[in-house]
Order: sequence, then structure tokens, then C-alpha cells
Amino acid sequence: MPELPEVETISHILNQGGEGIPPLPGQVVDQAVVLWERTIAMPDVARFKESIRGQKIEHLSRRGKFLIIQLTQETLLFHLRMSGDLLVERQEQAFAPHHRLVLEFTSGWRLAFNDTRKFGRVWLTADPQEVLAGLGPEPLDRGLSSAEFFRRLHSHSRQLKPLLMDQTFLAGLGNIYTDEALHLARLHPLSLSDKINEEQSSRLLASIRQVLEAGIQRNGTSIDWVYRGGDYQNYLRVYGRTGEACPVCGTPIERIVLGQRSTHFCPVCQVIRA
DNA sequence: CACGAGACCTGTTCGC
DNA sequence: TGCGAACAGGTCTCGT
Repeated sequence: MPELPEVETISHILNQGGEGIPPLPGQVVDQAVVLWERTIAMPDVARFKESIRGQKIEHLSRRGKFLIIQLTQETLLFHLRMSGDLLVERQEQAFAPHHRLVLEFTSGWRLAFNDTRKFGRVWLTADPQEVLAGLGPEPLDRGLSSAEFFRRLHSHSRQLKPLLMDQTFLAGLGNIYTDEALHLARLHPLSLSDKINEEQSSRLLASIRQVLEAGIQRNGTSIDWVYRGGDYQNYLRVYGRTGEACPVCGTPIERIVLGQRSTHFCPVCQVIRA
């Protein structure tokens, strides 16, 4: 489910609290309840439970699609994958069906990791770089220049869409925002990265930033039962709109499968060619 | 190196 | 109506 804007939104909400829910910073872990062992990527479950007890939450942040929770001694990292979500609840409440990990706090509140498809993972480590080291640059980091982005595009000869979704190339884009950015930039998802000229490259970077910022502005994209809160789904240009009119030229949006992912684009606006 | 397919999972929607 | 196929915001690993 969550791509960069959704994780950013969750991080913000959990940091600030709101709607009768307390901010997470300051909460002290009393106990971890593990309902699906494979959710814990590191360390093993016994050590995870042992180690997290008594640690206080200092601060939440995001890197790519990872949610990072800084604890007093260690760092807790979540990757929500396709269906993960984080909820702050009262401890009296019964566990919902798909809770995989629950952190109970001394305050009577708890943080629940709910993940229908069980793809999500959690790491507890003294050195978060162990988990994050391979990630590419943050797309919204102004330190990533047009020139650098162009260089990175030309250091591969790969189809644009799978390249943009490769987290070692750029950290945070997923299936929705990649389709949106490519349409906004008028670039075909199958275009080869080393055939992109400088103007197209800077347009692409600007488009990526524009759709991600708009997504954050709208608190993310909510589709189906997964991820509630955001309403960017109402502003999507091509994602999930197969057969509907392109918002720019009116041509029906096409769908192809690329790297086993649905890919939506306008066959008129998005042309392969340098 | 680039790319496709299969795994990992559960739930909903589609098509006949 | 029923039932299997297709599909879903992700990523890893293997084979070509």
C-alpha cells in the first residue's frame, strides 16, 4: 500500500497525535505482543521482546518507505509493504483480525501493526544503517540536483518505470506515484533511462516531486480498505483509470503489465522517443 | 547488467 | 448464484 506520501502522513500523525490520540514520543514500551512471528525481521522474536521492553519513544521519521521510530537505546523500523498500517489504540480494545505486532505502553495506550497480507516487516537494531544502507536518494531532498538525477538515469539502460520503482535508484516511489509522475512528465514507462535528454530528465524530477508533494498535501491515497485518511485517489491522473479519458488529451488510458505490475499511461501524451 | 517469473499472503472483484 | 481466475500502494531470489 503505502508509498512515500502515505508513510510520511503516518509518521506525522503518530508524532503529533490528534483526535483523542496521544503523540507517540514519550510513550514507554511495557510489552511487545507478537502475533505473526515472521513480521519480526530482526532480531529473533525472543530477543526482540526482551530488548524493546522499557525503551521510550523519542521521535518518528521516514526514509523512503520505511517508518523509523527512534527509541532510547535502539531504532525500530517498519516497512508496511502492501497492506500494513499502524494504529494507536487503547489497550482495553480487542485485537482486530490482522494485527501482527502490538506494542503495549505503560500509559494504557498501544501501537498496533495491522497487516492483512503479512508482507510487512519490523526491525529493531542499534544501527539503522544496517537496514537503510542500500536506499537511493530521497526524491524530495533538494540536495538531489537535476544534474545528479540526469547522471543517475544515464548510469543505467533500463525501462523508466521499473527503474523509478527501484529503491536503490530513488527511495519512496511505488506503483501509483510512478505512473502519475511519468504521465505528468509526458514520458513513456518503457522509455530507456539513457535515452532521456536533460530537459526530459529535469521535467521528470520536477514531476516526481510534484506528485509526491501533492500526495502528502492530501494525506496520501486511500484505496479499498487499505489506508484510511487521505484523498489523493480523487486526484489521480492515470493510475487505476484504464479506459477513462486522459485528463490532458482525452485519449483512453491504456494498461500494460510491466515487471508484473499494472502500468497506466496515455498512448498519445506519453511517447517513447528522445 | 537487465528483465521476467515465482514466492511470500489474504481478501475482493471480475468473468463466464 | 457459484466458482475459479485475476488482481491488489512491495520486495526478494532465481534463472536466462
